Amino acid sequence: MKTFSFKDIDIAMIPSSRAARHTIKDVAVRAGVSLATVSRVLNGSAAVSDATAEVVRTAAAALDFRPNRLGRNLRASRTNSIGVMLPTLRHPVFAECLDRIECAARDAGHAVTFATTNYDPSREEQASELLLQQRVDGLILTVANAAHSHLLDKLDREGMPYVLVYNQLQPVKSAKAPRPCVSVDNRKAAHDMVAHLIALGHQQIRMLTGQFGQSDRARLRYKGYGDALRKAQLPVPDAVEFAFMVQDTRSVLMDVMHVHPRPTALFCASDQLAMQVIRDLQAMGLRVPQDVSVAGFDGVQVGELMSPALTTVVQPSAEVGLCAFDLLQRVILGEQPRGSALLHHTLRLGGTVAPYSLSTPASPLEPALPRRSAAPHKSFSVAPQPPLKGKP
Amino acid sequence: MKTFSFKDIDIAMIPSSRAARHTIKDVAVRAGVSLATVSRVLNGSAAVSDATAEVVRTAAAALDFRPNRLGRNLRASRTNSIGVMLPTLRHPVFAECLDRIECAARDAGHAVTFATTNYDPSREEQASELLLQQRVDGLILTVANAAHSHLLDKLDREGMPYVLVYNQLQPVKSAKAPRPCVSVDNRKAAHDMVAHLIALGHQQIRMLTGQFGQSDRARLRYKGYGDALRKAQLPVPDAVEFAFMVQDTRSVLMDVMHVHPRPTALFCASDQLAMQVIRDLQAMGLRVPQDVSVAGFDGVQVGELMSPALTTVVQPSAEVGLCAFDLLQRVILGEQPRGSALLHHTLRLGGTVAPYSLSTPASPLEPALPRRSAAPHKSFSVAPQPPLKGKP
DNA sequence: ATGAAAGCGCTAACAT
DNA sequence: ATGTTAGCGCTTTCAT
Repeated sequence: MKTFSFKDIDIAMIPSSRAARHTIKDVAVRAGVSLATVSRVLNGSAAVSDATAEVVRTAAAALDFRPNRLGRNLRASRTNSIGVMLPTLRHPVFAECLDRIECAARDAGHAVTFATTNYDPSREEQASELLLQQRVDGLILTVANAAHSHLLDKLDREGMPYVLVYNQLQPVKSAKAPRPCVSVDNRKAAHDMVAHLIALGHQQIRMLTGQFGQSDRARLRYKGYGDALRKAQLPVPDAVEFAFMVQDTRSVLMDVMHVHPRPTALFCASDQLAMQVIRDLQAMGLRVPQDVSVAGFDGVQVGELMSPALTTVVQPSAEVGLCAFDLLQRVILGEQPRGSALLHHTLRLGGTVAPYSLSTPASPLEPALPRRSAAPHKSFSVAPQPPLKGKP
Repeated sequence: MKTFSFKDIDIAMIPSSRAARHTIKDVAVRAGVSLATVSRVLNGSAAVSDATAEVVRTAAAALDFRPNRLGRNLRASRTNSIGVMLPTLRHPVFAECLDRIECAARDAGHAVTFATTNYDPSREEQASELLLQQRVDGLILTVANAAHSHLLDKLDREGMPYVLVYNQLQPVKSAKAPRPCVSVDNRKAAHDMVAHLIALGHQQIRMLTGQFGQSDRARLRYKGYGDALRKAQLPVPDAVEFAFMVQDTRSVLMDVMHVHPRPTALFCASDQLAMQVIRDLQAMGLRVPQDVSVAGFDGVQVGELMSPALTTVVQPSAEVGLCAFDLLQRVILGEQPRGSALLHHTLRLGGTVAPYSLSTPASPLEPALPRRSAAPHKSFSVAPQPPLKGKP
């Protein structure tokens, strides 16, 4: 029995209010066919005669029909949506990566639900739970501590498809399949940059980094730094660690630059840090690259706009995103391409690094600012590790 | 009749495969109560005795129960999720805004589904359709052309709650309620910066911008530029328009800087453009700010890291995001706070702008070696700004 | 305070 | 080629 439905009243009586959408049933009625036929036409899931297909499409168009994915997803227990969980978007590397992921996903008809974690494992837990309740088909994520992550354990336990980005896991000896991740080879990349500095004649090279606790990447980069120094038979100084998001690196730089022999090159674990350091060195009266060379890591676009342009290791962030999505698709489909994808890094040679031979002899430091008290930083070194064996 | 369910087999037999989750029904059975009771406990939607509530919670925990939002959403026709649609994340302003939106949304228990449009109206259409099919509760978006947008018309027609960000609509005289949007007062902000340049003695000020066709914001900023010049009884030159994302601005700058009298200050409609221009001016042998002052617009963080630091208009992107989310919540709840929220802008005075009196007399343009600017600088923000207009 | 039952909109067997 | 029907997991009347 067809009655005067509430929906009709609603539309008619409350014009500018939120109108209930038409359903597949409305289309079926208008087209004079069954629900199933409408579904088939809309999804191309089975053969339908051209004539009826046309009728259905006309009816759908006339009603401004918009399929309700909630119904479809519930029924199919597949949502055609993925979750992306990254530490922050204030870092261009992650922003660019998400940008690319979303592009790829949309091209494939997938929605992207997004969450930030701010490097906080408890937020990782909370955010992922929301995504899982939404029944995303898979997850692309960066975790704070990939080696010991409850979240990853949980995902593995539940068989939830995921791909790590930027995290770079060492192949584990255990029987378990390696976790799929997409990144550059941080160790090799750092090695390449430091080797470049050495080739330019630098012998006193310090590494500056955010806190190791924050990221496996930072530790790998330090290892690469050590690799290059050892290969050149140079001693390996401790890394200089900066607290998260310090605004002013000067007090620490004072210490770093006051030792003898003074560093002639600084290798920073991120572009952000490198740019801060360059600014603060200049404020201290040191010229870059004449007095000291500075190299970064990430390859953010703005580095090219500085003058001199920042010398840095370029990570292909967009490519990381694209590759992660493709990989995730495969995992969702049941393949087990579990293993690391190591993408190519490149060195972008700007003007912040100069050959040592061109450097002026070390001049005394004349502090532009009153010397500050002991810096809130600490140094420690990372034990040497066996060489990385990755399979790109 | 309770039969041996397929789910049980699945879990038991295929250990590491994707296990079907338990449902509310499983919890009910285990707790020995009805589905309704479980639902009530989990949502606190009705009074349940403490004893049974406890039993239910225990059962849920034991089963690792995770509610399926698909079911809930379908039933409630409310998803507790919002859609965000922005041109790109390669622009830090949008990235930061999304970052903040997501934070606010998660705090409120809302999921964020995200899409980019690349300033392309057809992609706006496509992306929004996907979000609408997902039945997001509301939309936060930036459109290419806010004054003539089919998409916005459609959203209005359907009564879909939305809030515009960065788009700044002029109050329309027509009876229709104004569209809710959150932005800075672009015209006033541009005026303030140009007035600042004038106050420093500059009389020859050109404005450089991306294509007007791309954005209502660019047009408003040009108006503000004109306002300031007219107020000082100066002529108002045309804006210099750059094609989208040009890599090298030198050829255009050649023309701009070769006229007589030569511009002593350049006001750029974005920081990205300003930084490019500064780099290219230096490549042309012109010093910033000694030979020409350059100001930007946006307030991206990296501007502070350049030396000299970029003088710019700071938009509070995070605040824009937060404010937009709050506003959207209200619209979703049925309020009609439709109207613009204009957020405070500030001027960040870096070293790329100098008083005209300090400028060296215009020297002939002769390509010299890229030279380093020596001027130390400081960065601070201008405190008081005109009061917030509109009804946030 | 608790339970039974009716769907939300859709897809996928299974019929015809 | 098309129709019928049984749910997907959940909330929410309406009874009790």
